[in-house]
Amino acid sequence: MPELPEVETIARGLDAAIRGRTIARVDVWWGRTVDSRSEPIERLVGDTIASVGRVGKFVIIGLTSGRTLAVHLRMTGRLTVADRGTAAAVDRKGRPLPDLSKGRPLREPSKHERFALVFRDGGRLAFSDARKFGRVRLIDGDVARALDVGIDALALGAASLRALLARRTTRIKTFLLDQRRIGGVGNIYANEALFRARVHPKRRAGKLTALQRTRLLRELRAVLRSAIASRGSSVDDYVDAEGMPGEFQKLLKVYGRAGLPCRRCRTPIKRIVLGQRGTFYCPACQR
DNA sequence: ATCAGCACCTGTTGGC
DNA sequence: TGCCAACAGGTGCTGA
Repeated sequence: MPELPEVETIARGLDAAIRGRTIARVDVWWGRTVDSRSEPIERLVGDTIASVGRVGKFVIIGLTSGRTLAVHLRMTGRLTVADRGTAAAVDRKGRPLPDLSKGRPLREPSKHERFALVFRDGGRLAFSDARKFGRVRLIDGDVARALDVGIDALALGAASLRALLARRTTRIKTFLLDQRRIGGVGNIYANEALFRARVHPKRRAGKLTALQRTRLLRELRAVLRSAIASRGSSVDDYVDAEGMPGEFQKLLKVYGRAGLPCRRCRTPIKRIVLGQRGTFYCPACQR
């Protein structure tokens, strides 16, 4: 599932690939991919990509008109660029997708493509999403307000974290996943940060000691930065804008390792469900 | 206001 | 081997 490091990797790749291109056509193959709160999506036609960035887990495509196309990949969404005459994108098994730049496709060009921007130069940005959970939303105005995402996990400071946690009774793991408080942290990195900080996922957010807060902040930033350096984690089927998987899944310490020995102390990693999400931790290391 | 629980989806997995 | 139910999960919405 794309979280902050994966979205950051995709955004950087897209910025290099599509900045300056002008939209000639928009293809919508699955209507609900366009968020119900979106401005009319056909307003994209004629607009030009100014830059691509990230807010929380949203890929933010800034346009020269001042509008913004926000894309949320949810679990299985992917954004890939195909240039005229090249087939940059590959499918889940690594096979190249057909080159669709020569002529108009009559139907969705690959099985899971839901949405695409077709550029005047013949290239296209395709949004594919097997489970149809991902959304695109054209925003005219204040992006931060529209998306309701809290402070970015990489911009979080000690004082902010302390204030956010104060008196909160929710579990720290659940808290980390609340995008309205902190933006960008998903299930994988919440598990990993808590393991590295040696904080038990069920601990009440407001009950962390000062030392635990310090460790959590340090380890959250460290794991996110390391994952960006590895171009993200390809646990399920994530690929970046060039269709390449990440490498960080090899460095995960608890996520997906239920029953396997803790890398610190050899105690079997435990899996529980918190807030209806798989939660992995070492019962010996994390307090 | 806050929070738990379900709906949204379909490819993959595990059990029989 | 083949079939099918259960499962995975981020967020929006609903109802408590």
